[in-house]
Amino acid sequence: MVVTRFAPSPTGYLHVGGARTALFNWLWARRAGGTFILRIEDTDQKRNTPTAAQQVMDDLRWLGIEWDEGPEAGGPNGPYLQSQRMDIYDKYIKQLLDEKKAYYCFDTAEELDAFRKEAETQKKSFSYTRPKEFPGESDVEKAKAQGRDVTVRFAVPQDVPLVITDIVRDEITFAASEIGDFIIQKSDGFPTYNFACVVDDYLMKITHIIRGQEHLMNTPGQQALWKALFGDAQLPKYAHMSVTVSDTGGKLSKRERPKALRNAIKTMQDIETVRVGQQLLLPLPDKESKSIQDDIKTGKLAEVGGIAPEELDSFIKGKTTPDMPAIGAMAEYLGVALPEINIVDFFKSGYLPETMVNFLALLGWNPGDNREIMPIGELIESFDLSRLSKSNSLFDRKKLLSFNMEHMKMTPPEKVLEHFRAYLKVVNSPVNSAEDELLSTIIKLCEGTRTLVDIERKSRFLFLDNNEIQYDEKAVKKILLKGDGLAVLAIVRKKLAAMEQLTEQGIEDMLRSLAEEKQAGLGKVAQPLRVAICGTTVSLPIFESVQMLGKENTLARIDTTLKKFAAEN
RNA sequence: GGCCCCAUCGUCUAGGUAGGCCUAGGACACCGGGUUUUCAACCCGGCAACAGGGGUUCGAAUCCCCUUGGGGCUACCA
Repeated sequence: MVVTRFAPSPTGYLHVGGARTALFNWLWARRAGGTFILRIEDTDQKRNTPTAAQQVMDDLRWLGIEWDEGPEAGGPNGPYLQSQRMDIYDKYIKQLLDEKKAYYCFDTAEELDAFRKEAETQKKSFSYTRPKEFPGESDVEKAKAQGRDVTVRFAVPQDVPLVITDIVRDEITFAASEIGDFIIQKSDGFPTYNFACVVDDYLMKITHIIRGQEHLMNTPGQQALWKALFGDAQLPKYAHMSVTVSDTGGKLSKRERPKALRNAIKTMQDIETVRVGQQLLLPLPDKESKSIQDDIKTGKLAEVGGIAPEELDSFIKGKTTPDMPAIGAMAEYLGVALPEINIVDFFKSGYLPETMVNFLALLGWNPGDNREIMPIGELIESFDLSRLSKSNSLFDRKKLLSFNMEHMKMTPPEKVLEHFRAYLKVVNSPVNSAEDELLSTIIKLCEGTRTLVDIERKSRFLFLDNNEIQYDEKAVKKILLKGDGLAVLAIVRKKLAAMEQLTEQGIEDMLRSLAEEKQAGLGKVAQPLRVAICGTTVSLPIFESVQMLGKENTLARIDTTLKKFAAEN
């Protein structure tokens, strides 16, 4: 029987690293017909946010990762929130204390800091100096009376080296002195991660612990703790996955989004400084104020992000970091594309969950042959811990994009429709007003497209009122104003008006013959029409576009376009 | 700084546990050409790697050592 678990701490949205960990554990449980448990590690009162657990669960469900036991699902090993298991941890802490395998500490943060600095100057790793005599309960009372914090440390057996066996890396040996006595109960009474997870893994009968390499150094301590607590009980098997690194170097982390925004703002400021110097400052499109400096000075940017101007200033200087929603809002306002880190980011960027699951699975694992694009069922069938790779993998967004295209092709249309609908709802798109049937048609017309974002962009014009069309400056210049675009458009308008009914075939015949007449490619006549009805050069195929928009709207938009730009020509 | 892990095309990787089947395979990206009503897609072709140095061996991408490089951890975070 295989039992795996995903044990996130609820500090925010599920990010790619966490999602991959969850996926590997889930895949392994499914492959073996075992149990997959979701356990919320909310032992840090400072970091937990009340909605985070819910967000994480939503994201897991979006990915299709369902847990057999855990919050909302229930199960025989509950509760599945560590904050609700305090009595259990207390019991085991007491047991260790009674057996003299753990001891009380009363150090202040400053004292510990000093110890660490001392170790550093001596070029040694810091390890807590164990007292010769363990303090008793009376000392605890005394310390408390003095207002000192009371913590409990585990006395790591110092006589033998700690050897761990890892599925990915085989045996790794650590000197016991390197591990040192670590805290298992914090001064607020909560257990630390290293303690709670050992207790829970035992009680929940976890057989395989699949987690990131960042936990490798925790493992010897956790195993020692396991032995102290549960004797010879069979240890779980460990598999430490390689870290996923970002293309900017280093571990892929949430910090990248603020970093990207900060860099973007700085770059904008720099460019602006140069432009101001050269008196070249032009209004940027789609923005009320004309410069980033103004946006900062007037407090506009801070307001968009819902933070104080001082906070923004401190952020730009690299001193502090506002929360994610603020970062997102400011980036959107400035038109800065942030790297996707959280699973919801990918959802908002128009990726399919099928893509994410497939791509995530290949981060540090592969089936051993040349297969890459795989549906979930195939992933489950092929997954094997023996094929986890040792070296770090880079999160390659370009490859992800191409994966998404493949999955758009192979995912059943009704499934894509479902995903598209969810996407439209979240981004509040006018396209959401379409009936399912129409949406399906649109999706079909977008075959070969990469993301749901593209489908929305291409079809958006159909659901806007005629007066809501926004003309892309570049498109207008290139297609309408340069050459005889407007003249051609006028002819097209006449011909369309003359047609009794706008059928796809009729439109095609008309445009093709006109192009032939002009001895030019179809683009010559189609593009002005496209810009007229969409405002941009990118849309659904033109014949269908016109036909779906209808004669009345098409003619109205052409007229508006003609009138608007005739003067400028 | 200390401890630990890792090292094949630009990127993800196959091959490494059974050394010869590897003049190193695939995918993404990139470059060239074709197709084309936009963006994509699609078709054809191309570029491109065993980090360096020592060993072991008849023979090493594959085993060993060193160097270099990258990463992780070093919390009363998980």
